[in-house]
Amino acid sequence: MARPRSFDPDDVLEIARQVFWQKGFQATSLDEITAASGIAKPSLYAAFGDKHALFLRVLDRYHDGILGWAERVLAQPGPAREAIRQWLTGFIPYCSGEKGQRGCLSINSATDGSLDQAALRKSIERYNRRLEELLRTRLRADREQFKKGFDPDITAHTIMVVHAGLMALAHQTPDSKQVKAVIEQVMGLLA
Amino acid sequence: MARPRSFDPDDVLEIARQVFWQKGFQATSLDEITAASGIAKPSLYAAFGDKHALFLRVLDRYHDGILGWAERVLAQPGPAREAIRQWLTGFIPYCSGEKGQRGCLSINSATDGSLDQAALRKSIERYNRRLEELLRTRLRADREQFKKGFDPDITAHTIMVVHAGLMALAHQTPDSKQVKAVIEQVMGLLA
DNA sequence: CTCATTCTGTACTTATAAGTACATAACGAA
DNA sequence: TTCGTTATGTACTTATAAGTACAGAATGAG
Repeated sequence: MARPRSFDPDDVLEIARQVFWQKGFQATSLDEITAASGIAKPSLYAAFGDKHALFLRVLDRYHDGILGWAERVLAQPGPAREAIRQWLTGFIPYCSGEKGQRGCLSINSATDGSLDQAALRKSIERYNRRLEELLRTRLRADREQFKKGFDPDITAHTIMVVHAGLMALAHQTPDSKQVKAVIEQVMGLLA
Repeated sequence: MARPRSFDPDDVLEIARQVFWQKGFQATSLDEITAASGIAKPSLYAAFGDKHALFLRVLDRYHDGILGWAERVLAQPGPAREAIRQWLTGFIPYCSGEKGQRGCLSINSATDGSLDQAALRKSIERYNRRLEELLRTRLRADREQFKKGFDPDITAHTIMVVHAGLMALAHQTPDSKQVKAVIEQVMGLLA
């Protein structure tokens, strides 16, 4: 009964994610997003609200993508050790080489001083909490696969720290072999 | 033979560091720095050049401060294990609680899409390289304190990753006890 | 076919912030 | 004291980018 939208919002979110991820929230102007997507500003504003809201949508989408993947990988049968190794290894393409240079959208955003801190923190905290929950749940469930005294809660958090460190250092474009070596060494904590 | 400068450049760098650290490079306007320091813009430009140059001075100062401290701590006599534990523990006040919220100026800047990437990367790479060198040198020197098969090079890099991870997750204001627990667990790699 | 409704694109307003022109002030040398 | 030199402060220019007004286009209902 009225003119239909000429684009798929999800496509635009995908494009916006690429642009924001490459340049950061502040350094990205809406004009760059209109240029990349072909959608004019009024349409973006009508569909997503202002720049902050658009970014939060993009960030949530990013978080959900990683969470969905983590859920699948960490639910796989077999030893917990292998599931976690595979989870960590899966990040290698994103934290080494040229592609790693952009780092992690979530970690990058955490430092962006011009974002609405309340909403941003909430989104990032939720993401980190869920990720750590997935790790913790798996480690707790398979607790008896590890040696006496193994603490699944602390270990889950340590793995989160290692993950964050790898993504934070990704901006230096480290070699994938080096990242692999770090992961293998950290696997030593899962014994 | 001419009018002397009315301020100590180092004082201004110190103030600028606080402001930049709190809000990030882009989100900080020069007006905020003039407000915080009491120095008018033309004086800042005369003394430091433009905003980028000022920030790079601030960042180098930040790096040098941490490097100097790391050098002292990691050169201390006794077991390498203890030196490294002390080094990591020293970061706890900066990566937990309220003060931790601002994170690490170096890591934060790495994601700032509007900085001159070439100069910035150079500064950060130098910092990380030197820090890792200090760790590696100490671990190599005291190699025989660890068990057979210990790899000082990979271990030094892993410690860098853990350090970066702690600073990256600092924005969530974790509890210092939790950070301490992670450090203790990671110390398990130094055996 | 026509109308109500919602989307689209051009072109605008407005705010913010980087960088600077210029007049003036403070100093040391002679 | 006077002059050359360099710093300071006010007030400006200018560029960029967020957000919007408005006229016109596209649809389904009746």
